[in-house]
Amino acid sequence: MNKTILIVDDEEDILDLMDYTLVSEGYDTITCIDTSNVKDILDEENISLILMDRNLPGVEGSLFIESLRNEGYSHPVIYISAKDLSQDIVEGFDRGGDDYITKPFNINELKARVNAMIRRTNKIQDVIKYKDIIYHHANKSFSIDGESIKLTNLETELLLEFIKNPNILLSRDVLLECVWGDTQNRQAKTVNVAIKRLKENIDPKGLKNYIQAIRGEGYIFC
Amino acid sequence: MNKTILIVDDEEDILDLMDYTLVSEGYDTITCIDTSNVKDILDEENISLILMDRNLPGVEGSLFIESLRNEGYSHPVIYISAKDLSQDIVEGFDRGGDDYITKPFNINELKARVNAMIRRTNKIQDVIKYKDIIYHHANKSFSIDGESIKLTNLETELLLEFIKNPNILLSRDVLLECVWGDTQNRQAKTVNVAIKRLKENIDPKGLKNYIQAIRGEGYIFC
DNA sequence: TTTATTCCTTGAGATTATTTTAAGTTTTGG
DNA sequence: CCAAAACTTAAAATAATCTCAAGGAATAAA
Repeated sequence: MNKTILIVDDEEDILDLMDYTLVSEGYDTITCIDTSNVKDILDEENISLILMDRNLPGVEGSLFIESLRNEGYSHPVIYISAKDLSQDIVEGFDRGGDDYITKPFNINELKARVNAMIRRTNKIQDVIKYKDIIYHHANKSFSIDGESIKLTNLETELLLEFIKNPNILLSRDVLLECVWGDTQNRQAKTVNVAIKRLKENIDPKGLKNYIQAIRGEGYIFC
Repeated sequence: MNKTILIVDDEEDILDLMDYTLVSEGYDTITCIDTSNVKDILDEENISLILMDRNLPGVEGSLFIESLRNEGYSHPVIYISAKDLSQDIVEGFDRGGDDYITKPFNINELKARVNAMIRRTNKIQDVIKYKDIIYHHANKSFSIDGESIKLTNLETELLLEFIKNPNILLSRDVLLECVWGDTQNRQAKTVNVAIKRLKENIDPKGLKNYIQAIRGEGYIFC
């Protein structure tokens, strides 16, 4: 999914230029010509970065950022401003900004700074994906088709083993070894029951057939 | 505990200026005149930020950063460089930098950019918000739905840890480490009881389910 | 410093969730 | 159609978490 950048600037041609540039860099954008809707947007959309002009009608940009910070909004902010004195820049940072680009700006530097900020603050979530199943490392959870599903520990380990080895036949013994860590004190039938429960959880309606039994051999995930 | 900044520059007077400035801002500093010891320092010290000159004897600064990134070092980097062409700046970011200050620099802007980077990468904020829970750094207090709630020190630290890491699974060990600062002399059960009390305080009626136990793993805040 | 109060840790038992076992049922391939 | 394998179900066993209460530690008040 694309990262979304909120751009706030009242100069239409500059707004368009930034919009065009960032869209062609692969970002989604939302543009505003003043700050009136910004909070609503931050509440409703998943914004990864704010580009903020300072000379706006009504509220001054950096003061608006300061008010956001005081309300707990912690989104990264890059100012895009014609105010280029050192004291202006310092003021912008003091009020809660993360970077400061002075107008007129070089378009490539804008791209570079935006990319760097996104890279730093939106560290790509650690995920493992197979088809429509995604495993989120952060909370050790799976989601299927965007819906997060609740699995027990054992089920999670089991599905993880399958998702790491798609299209590969896994015998009951191998699964006991990898998932249970113990081939001795458990019988192979234990796997059957665990797989049944896993199937129910990842595919309640039995439509997708993720896991197939191979008679006499084991199971295969595809 | 103070944040430590690693400064790499071969021009001694500039190095001294930066060192002096940052120390008087309350940071600890380590200075290098070339890159030869940098990796060792990053391995051994807890470095919060790297200030990196580009024109160094031997390796070019941004190429060195690139090599760090390729080895998995993810420390924040601000270049301090006389190379001030747009293409130089873009190059610096592309090679893994997070900010770029051109020489000669205004000392206050240096301070501001360093502070902003430390603030961002350490999630230091005056106000932290997640859903209807707001934390005010000024008085170390939480309010929920506008109602301020009274928590003990431990409970505050605990909730802070959760609110800084929403939707992320935190194991009892991690929590003991971050909140109690001690995994050795305390048992995991301590966490259970502390969380019980925290739950009671932030959600007396048990309606909101902020903190969920993940069996065998830990707790998750959402 | 002493006393009072609040807070934190621990152990034990209750509760709840998960996993295994076991037994019956269905499916599969020859 | 038969035997072996897989599936289903439910009860028993196990394991993790929650709750409570006691005692100790830390803090504030006198």
